[in-house]
Amino acid sequence: MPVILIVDDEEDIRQILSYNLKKEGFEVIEAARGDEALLQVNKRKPDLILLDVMMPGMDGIEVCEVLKANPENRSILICLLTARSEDYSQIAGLDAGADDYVTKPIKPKVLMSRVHALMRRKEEPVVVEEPQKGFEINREKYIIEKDGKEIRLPRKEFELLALLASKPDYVFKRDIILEKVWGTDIIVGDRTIDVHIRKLREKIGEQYIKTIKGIGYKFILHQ
Amino acid sequence: MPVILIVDDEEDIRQILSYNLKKEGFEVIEAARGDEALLQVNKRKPDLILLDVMMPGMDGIEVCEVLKANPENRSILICLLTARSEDYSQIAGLDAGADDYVTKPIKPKVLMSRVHALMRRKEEPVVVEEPQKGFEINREKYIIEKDGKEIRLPRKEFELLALLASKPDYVFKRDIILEKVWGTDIIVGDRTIDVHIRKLREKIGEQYIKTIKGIGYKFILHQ
DNA sequence: TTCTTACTTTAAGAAAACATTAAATATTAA
DNA sequence: TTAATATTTAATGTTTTCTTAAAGTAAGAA
Repeated sequence: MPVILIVDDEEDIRQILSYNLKKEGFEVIEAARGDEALLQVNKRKPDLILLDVMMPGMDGIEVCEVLKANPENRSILICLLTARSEDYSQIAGLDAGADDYVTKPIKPKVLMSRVHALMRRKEEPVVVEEPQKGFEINREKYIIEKDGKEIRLPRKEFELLALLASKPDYVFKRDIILEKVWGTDIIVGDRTIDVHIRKLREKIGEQYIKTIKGIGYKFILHQ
Repeated sequence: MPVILIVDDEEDIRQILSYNLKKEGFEVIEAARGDEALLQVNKRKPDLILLDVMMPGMDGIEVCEVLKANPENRSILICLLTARSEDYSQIAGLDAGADDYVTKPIKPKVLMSRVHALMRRKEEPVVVEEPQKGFEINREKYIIEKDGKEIRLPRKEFELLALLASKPDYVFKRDIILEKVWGTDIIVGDRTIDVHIRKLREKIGEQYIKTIKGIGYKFILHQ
């Protein structure tokens, strides 16, 4: 039974998360502050920590840094809980070694699906997709490697490429792309996809992304 | 045509939602209160319910619980319409079995995108087409494979061939073809079918599509 | 045979869908 | 904060796909 540590100064949040996680069969431990979290980790090493960024005293980023600095704890997955406004912290957090983050307000279903995804990652730490053809997509580092060369992609471009490349030859319809990359809350125009496709083709080469007119796009490795 | 039930005590909201949904081709039914919603569901089972949480009398959460408690209605998708995002009713709602929620004020575009995403979840029965003798119609890749060779077809031609080939030797009448490939909203002339048949015959060979004069066309594999 | 109906075929124009570029906004890093 | 990056939109261009029109053909009916 995987163990999850919840760190948040708000009692309410801890309760809601705890309730949902237990329902899914996880074992849950809690901490209300950063230093308390570190104590808990020493007592019982969790598989995953849900870590609030904004906390009085030691904040989530610091906790994250301390933990990841210790090789013993490096394998613990950390998922940050951040408010939408403090977007900056997301990056700092990922820099600090966090594995994922979820923005508040937290939707239990979203969080649960993330937690499961993370646990899956733990079981099967294969990060590299398509290494055979000189194409590597590294979700952790947000970096792709093509023929040994690193290509740094902005978030949206990365997400788009990662989606397409996740199923080579499969045609992703435009509405699916919008849903998966942009989400259902944010409405962007259709041309936005095209522009991102353009940027990608500029960076990785024209031959990898094929347009299926009237339907969408697909990623191809050969031919 | 998918059926959507709107449940909200405010007439205005119902009207706006109804207008937008109808424009997208959904069939809409309405209810002003929770108990009325349950009645409507018994009369005509909708595919999706847009359910306001805050209503006098029976509130949305209760309606949701009642519906999801009945196995008959469990497959109905429920999308809650809730006030503010910090409201914990969301969490209670998702607990009660709702599939999604949208926070008010509702932006029609956002709602429509959510509705489509939900409907997609419902539809996706993943139809795998039989790899016919030397003929494979691959909806995932949007290509036809004939004797191992890939043939790329434009959308309408693809849909037309897919339809005909879905039932070899069966004669599809012209009006059925129009309905299935072009839809009921778009009116096109009869010659349009002929032209598409012509294009197909050019691309896959003359022998596969046979004309039944006065009736329609059929797809044949042998002789 | 001639007429009529229904389909075939070709070509051309319209419409749809995508590509491309530049410019306007957001966002993030320093 | 400012500069640099990202992201989105808007405008315009290009290509592909779709539809229609028109002329042709075949087959059964009159």
